[in-house]
Amino acid sequence: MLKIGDFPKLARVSVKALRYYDEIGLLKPVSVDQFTGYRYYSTSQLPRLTRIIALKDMGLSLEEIARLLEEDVSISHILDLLHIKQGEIKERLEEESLRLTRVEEWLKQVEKEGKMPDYEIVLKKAPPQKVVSVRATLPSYGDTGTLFSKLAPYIFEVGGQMIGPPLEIIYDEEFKEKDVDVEVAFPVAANVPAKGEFKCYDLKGYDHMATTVHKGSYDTISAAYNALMRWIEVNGYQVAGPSREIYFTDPNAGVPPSEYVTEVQVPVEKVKGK
Amino acid sequence: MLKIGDFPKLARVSVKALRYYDEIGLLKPVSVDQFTGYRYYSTSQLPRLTRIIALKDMGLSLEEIARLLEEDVSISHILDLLHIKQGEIKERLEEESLRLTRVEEWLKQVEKEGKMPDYEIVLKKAPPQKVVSVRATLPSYGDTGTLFSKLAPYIFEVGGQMIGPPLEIIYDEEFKEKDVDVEVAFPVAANVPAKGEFKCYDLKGYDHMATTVHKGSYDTISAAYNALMRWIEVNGYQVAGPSREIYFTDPNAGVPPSEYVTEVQVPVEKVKGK
DNA sequence: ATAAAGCCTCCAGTAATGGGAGAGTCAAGT
DNA sequence: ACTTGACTCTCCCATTACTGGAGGCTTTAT
Repeated sequence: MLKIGDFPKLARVSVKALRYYDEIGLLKPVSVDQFTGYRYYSTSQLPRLTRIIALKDMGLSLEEIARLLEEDVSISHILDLLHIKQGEIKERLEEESLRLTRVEEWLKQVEKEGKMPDYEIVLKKAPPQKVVSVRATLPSYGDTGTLFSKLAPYIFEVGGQMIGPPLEIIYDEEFKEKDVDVEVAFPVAANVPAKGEFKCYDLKGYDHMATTVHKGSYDTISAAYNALMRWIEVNGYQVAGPSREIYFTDPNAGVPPSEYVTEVQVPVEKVKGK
Repeated sequence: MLKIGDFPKLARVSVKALRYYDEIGLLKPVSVDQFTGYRYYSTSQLPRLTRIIALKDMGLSLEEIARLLEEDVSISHILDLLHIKQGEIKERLEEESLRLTRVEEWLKQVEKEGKMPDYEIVLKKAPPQKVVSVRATLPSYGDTGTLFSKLAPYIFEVGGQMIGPPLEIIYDEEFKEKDVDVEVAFPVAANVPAKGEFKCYDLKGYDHMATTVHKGSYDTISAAYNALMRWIEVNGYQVAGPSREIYFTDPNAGVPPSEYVTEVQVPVEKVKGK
């Protein structure tokens, strides 16, 4: 008979762990002194214990181990569980290596720029949404304000209900200083009559949008695009449609431009042939 | 101003998580209604939130993130933390791939043999220990009993104090049926006079011993050796000394041979040139 | 006989939430 | 003005596989 403290000498377990295994019924001592409560084990329990440890080292939970060590467990059951575990481990491996690349990417940037990266890129889904919009070719980006100030009153006039922040869709494939082709839109709850240049339709959704949040004046928003484009290239994506900007800050709210918050979205797809 | 439920629409985060971040001071709402307790956030907190999520995705704990987002944290501090994280992730990657090979090895065995493996192999350290022993060439393994029955009374006679189960060291490099060169030993607490064939010395320790536990009659112990040798080959080790057997069961205790428990140990070293 | 070491139970804590109870609040529609 | 339904609040419990510690017996060694 062994006392609980003898086991740690034979296998890589702690006394605390053994007490816990007793509690959950995974490995019960062969006898327990009914007066002192002392647990007594037998060397013949050593194989079971080493098996428990081996399975634990494979990443199985104690509950799963308990199930596997039941007397009447079938082979196919064991194989099933192991296959599932195999899948889980592979998943975790991928997750970790993704993590590693993310950390290394950050590390590179911090080392190069001497500060924290300004933009975090998030891949998200953009569901389709009903919008009221107006599209036009404007002399410059600074003029989109005029579109908004035409669009908003129109929506109000026809009783449309805005259900989200306004957005802008930039159709130019390359960056242009002048004569920019943009669409300005408001998400709305229900259809609204179109009139002249004002359209109402279901704005296309995308499964993969690379997005980032820009804080500050619109003048500096190209930095957000730079960060996005870099991310897209590094991660093996390519641009798959016109980009969007979502304006979380109402310019009439008296907030200084340095506090403006804008989300920039670029639809992307994995580069094939790689 | 955003209510707590508006944030999950902008970032991949749950309401519960936001409340927790508030509690631990990682991301506090810009205002809290002092009567209703409602939390109100601002879109300008979005960059901080996305940064939190980005760092979380890299495997940093919330506490580490909080430290990184302090105002006055230095670049070298950031770099240090990231380097540490990088190391941790690499470690975990290795751990997981070790796990994967273990699971796959099991899977192979279970598929081939239609049952759970009989032996778990554990790599452990064997510290040097003082022993009293007798070495002899015996006609067969069945005769080691005679050595024990000479050795035990001698130790008793000279007042030696046994501090562990008896062991046997097998010196033959290859398996032999007859004329086996074995040493039988008892760990003792302190030096004991040697006499004739009875020696007392410090038995060599090994840093790496591949070990397994055999339950059953000694007749079937070769299965344990087979399992060990297979493991040694599969895992890129080679035998580095004479193997040992440790007898946990006292044959005089009235236990049937099918319940005998023996640990088999083989010193190993990594195969070089690979 | 005494001291040291070992054992017992019970409690608290871990990391980052998720689930749910019970109660209060808000916004929209009648 | 009222009702409904969607939100929100706090508080508590649960998760995993233990570790650490307090306070109190029991065993072993000297």
